[in-house]
Amino acid sequence: MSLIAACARVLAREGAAGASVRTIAVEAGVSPGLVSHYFAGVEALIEATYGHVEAQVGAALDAAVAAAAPEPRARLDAFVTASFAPPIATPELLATWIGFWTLAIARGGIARQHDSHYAAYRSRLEALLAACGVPGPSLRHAGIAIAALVDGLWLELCLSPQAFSADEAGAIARAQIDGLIVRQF
Amino acid sequence: MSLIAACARVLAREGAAGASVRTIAVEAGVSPGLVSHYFAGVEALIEATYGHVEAQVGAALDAAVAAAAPEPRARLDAFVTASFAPPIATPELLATWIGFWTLAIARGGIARQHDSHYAAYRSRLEALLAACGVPGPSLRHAGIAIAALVDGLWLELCLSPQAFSADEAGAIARAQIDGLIVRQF
DNA sequence: TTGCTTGTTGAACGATCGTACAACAACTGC
DNA sequence: GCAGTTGTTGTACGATCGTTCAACAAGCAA
Repeated sequence: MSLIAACARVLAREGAAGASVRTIAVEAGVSPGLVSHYFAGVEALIEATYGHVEAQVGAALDAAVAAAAPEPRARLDAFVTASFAPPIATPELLATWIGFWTLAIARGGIARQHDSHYAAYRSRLEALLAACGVPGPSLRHAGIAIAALVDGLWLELCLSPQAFSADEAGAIARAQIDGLIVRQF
Repeated sequence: MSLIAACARVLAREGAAGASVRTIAVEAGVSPGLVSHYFAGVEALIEATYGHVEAQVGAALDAAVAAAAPEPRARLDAFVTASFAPPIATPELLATWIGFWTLAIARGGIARQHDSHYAAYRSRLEALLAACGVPGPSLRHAGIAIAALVDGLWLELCLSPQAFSADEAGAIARAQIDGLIVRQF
């Protein structure tokens, strides 16, 4: 469905405020009426777009991990490095994501979608951390910690690009992971 | 100016989407025309509100640090603990902040305001870390790391409250800080 | 060719948006 | 009491919002 792709492009370019039925329809090259014809409303379209963007992000992260060396630590490092490089760390994806957050606050549907996305993201991270030797009991907190750290770095990297570089973000994240893994004596 | 307070309340309750001139005017108990009379436009009002909310958050953090024991580590811990408790870690403040981010993407004025806020936040954190013995050369990366970690934990704590508790967030942040400080042998 | 289904259009509706402005109330100095 | 300033009101305007719907185009079975 090209309406979803058009919606994603508009969200990336103009943020949540610009994601109107007409803007999306023009972007997709169709008439405004089509949006209501295929989706229950503009919100349902954005919900579907959330799933689409989420899948793309997941695929990009998976590809980075798959392309890395087979050592567990190299795979974990590839995961965080990819988080700070395009197509993940871009102002466009941040704009898209902030649009989703905006709707997650007001509407339950998007909020539930975010919860499951966040849970999947953490379990992906937990698997990588477990392979690096982080023991089971620490896994939950380690996953939350690295997820929060990477999220926070990603956010500020997109929002204030001049504050620090992607390389710095990667170095900082790797240093924290070092601390986490070393501490599991 | 009660318009600013009303704008902050509306942003907290309804997010960026609900922050219209009329909604804010009703919240403040004045007529819609007053907004355009006192501010160049709705955007200028939101920009002023940003400064107001930012000052409130800063004051809450300062108060928490001031109320803590005089030991440097206790002061740092008070800073992060306060970050995960009301009035900082609430869905309302997140909604407000996301509204600001939405505008920061589209408009340069808010973006510059965010940059200075973020820089101030990091330097506050750097001062606390320096007092705990983190040496100068590591200070910059340590500040970015803890700022990102606390931001990420704060974000998910507000967005997915059932994923982990405020106590867990505090414990995770303190554990990471332990690792940072211990490593400066 | 005819009839039916499917996909799409674009105009129209009522609601709401930000802004502008003439009018009105309240207070001040004279 | 009376001008003048200041603060506030509420209506009006044009633009844009999401949604609806009668109408049209295209493909296909009969």
